[in-house]
Amino acid sequence: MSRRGEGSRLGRDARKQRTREALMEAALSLMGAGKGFTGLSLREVTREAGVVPTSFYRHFKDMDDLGLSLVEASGIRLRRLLREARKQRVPGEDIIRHSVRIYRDYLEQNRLHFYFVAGERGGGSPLIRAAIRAEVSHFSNEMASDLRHLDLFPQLSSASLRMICALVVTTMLNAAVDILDLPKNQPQAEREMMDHFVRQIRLIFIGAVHWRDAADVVGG
Amino acid sequence: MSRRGEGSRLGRDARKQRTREALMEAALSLMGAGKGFTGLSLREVTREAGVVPTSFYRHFKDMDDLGLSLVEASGIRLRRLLREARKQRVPGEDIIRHSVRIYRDYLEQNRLHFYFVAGERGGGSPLIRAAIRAEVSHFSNEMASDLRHLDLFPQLSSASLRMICALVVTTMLNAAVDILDLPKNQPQAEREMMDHFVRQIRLIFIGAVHWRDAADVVGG
DNA sequence: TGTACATCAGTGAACGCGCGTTCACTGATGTAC
DNA sequence: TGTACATCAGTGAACGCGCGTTCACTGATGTAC
Repeated sequence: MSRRGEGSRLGRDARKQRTREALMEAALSLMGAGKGFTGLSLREVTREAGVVPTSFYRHFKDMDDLGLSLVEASGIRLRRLLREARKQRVPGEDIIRHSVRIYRDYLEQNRLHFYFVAGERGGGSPLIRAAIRAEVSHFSNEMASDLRHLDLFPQLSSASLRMICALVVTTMLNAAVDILDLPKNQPQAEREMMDHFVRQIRLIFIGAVHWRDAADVVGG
Repeated sequence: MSRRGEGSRLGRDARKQRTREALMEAALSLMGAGKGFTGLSLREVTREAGVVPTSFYRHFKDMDDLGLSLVEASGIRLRRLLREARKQRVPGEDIIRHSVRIYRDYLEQNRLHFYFVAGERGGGSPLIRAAIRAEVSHFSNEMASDLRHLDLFPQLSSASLRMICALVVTTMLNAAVDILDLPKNQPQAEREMMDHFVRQIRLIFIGAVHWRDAADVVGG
């Protein structure tokens, strides 16, 4: 008989994995409470996760290592968002309205990951920032590829489609911070924010419809 | 005769002001070197500024106080950017090309302030974030008012004009991080980034030209 | 102009505290036979 | 199945260090007469 009621049923590897996830979630949760990643201490992360500080080193080399693992986990969530949007697509339905609904739900279910991506994308550690930028760029290119297959903008070059998706994605991430920062139980404010966000996306797509690559010539 | 060669010519108030600015610049400079604001310590800021830690309290109540002062100073830079764009406007010139040129120059001259705004706008301290959001929102509304006076989009409601400017501004700030993060002496990469940015702004304005407020009806 | 006093920006010592990291350890889990 | 041993996730003490903040201070600048 073990002193752990629950843990005893799991193997050693599974329990290690569980602690690792607890550390990652602890870091996300502290960031959600208003700290930048570079402001987190190793000790407060382990404290929040309920393990002793030295235990940290069984899972990560240092805080940067944990940060990069968080970026990877967040990247997976981003890609899953696209998959959900694809899967749940109903032919004929307004694609913007549909996508925004999926996004809103997904944002709610993955608050801390989006907080992390949106927050560290611009500030703090250059290492983390570069890793996030790579994930976001990947996401954006995948979205471009999706749109290409939907054949909604047959006149656009792939480069233009990517440029447009990059704009959509940064708009999404900016909106994420605004939406996640809203106080709870303010449905009216939340609706206004979502409307604002939807109008911006709609505007971008109107721009896309009228975009001609001939306009894509720009002086310094 | 004073032991200070340079300081002796200034009055006490002027020298105090100079130290205050040194503290603010020290904080900006440390953030430029890859730390989030919440990751800065009072002691490293004073060290960077060349004063003793206790001296900090002659100027700021605590680090949050310094942060809010930085937001205020950055807000002033933002407003000055608009003033420059207005002043240097040449009738008949392409307004996007013109504005982007002003922006690029201004970004270069105010690297650290833009780094700060773009970086802390999404992450770190909720207090700082809220203050930055207020400044950015103010900036965005002023831009909308400028565009209204230029009468380029007579068909747009003021609300739509504000929504569009908000989109332009977040795009500007996203581009700022990308541009400032570029390694030095990479003129080709910088040109590509500026082109990418200009295309996005152009797309937004194409969207604005074709925007009808009737389209501004969005389901949940 | 000269003197006597007030102000206050910046100093330096001191405090208790949380930090990252090291080390030897414990004891449950896993494995070989 | 039972036993003997290896593995290794998590522990707890210890370290030297930088932290924020307090306090009494110094001495140049400013002011009143």
